Amino acid sequence: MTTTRLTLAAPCCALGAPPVSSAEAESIAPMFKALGDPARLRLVSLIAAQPEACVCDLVAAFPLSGPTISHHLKVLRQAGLVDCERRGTWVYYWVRPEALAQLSALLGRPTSAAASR
Amino acid sequence: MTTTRLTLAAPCCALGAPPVSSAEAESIAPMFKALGDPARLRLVSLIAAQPEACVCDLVAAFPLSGPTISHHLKVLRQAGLVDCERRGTWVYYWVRPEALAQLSALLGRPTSAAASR
DNA sequence: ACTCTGTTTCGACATCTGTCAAGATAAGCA
DNA sequence: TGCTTATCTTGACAGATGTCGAAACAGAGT
Repeated sequence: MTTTRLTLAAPCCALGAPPVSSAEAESIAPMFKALGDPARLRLVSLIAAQPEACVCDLVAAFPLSGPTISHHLKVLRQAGLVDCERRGTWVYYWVRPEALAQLSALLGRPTSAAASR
Repeated sequence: MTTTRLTLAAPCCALGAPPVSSAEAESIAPMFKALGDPARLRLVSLIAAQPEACVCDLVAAFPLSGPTISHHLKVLRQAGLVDCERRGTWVYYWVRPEALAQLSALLGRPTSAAASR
């Protein structure tokens, strides 16, 4: 059945040479899922465009209600993609570079990916 | 109230300097969403680990039924992450490097991102 | 015809999305 | 101190969407 499993030594290609383990997938998939909503993707993008972002700015940038934005931010927080801190009246959010690095590393370096097809 | 938008010339940073537009988010989010399931993440990983992967091998690698695997593959196909072709009895899947490149480009290279925190 | 492979259809069940209302925390002012 | 306002989060809810398996269907080879 199993077509001869390739033993490519090439360490270059998309998604990394060693297939993602079941445990890895369980821990990383929630991050992708969190980015799988247009509103959340834009939220992360807006937060990443600045060192920190105030929630009031984020709410103003979307046609969504405050609670909804807060919900999305909670999802992003629980996924480990962003973190926040309350300073006085306002709450500030910032991205966690190490989380994005993990995802980027998993996707590989596409610029160097062999144009296999 | 937007804190002064950074005018960093560095093209390096997380999620790209210009925030993702609404239209971009709508078109890219489905890809992340497709990767947001552990089974699909592993599927893409397994497919990417070889030039091509036969469905029979993929089904054998999961504790899920054939129809379920087929369903997940359809989601990945519709998201544009993989493509397939029937050759005789078997169906072969391969990843679309340009799609992964798009996602990776969006995530940027956070390792070189300013250690803002 | 028969078998094998893979997809599609259909249904049950669970999870997610977005809104309203209420709660928690902090600042401003008398 | 006490009252008021502003900011943000949480809880509860209806509607939409996703997950998965059983059965039925379609292609390719024997």
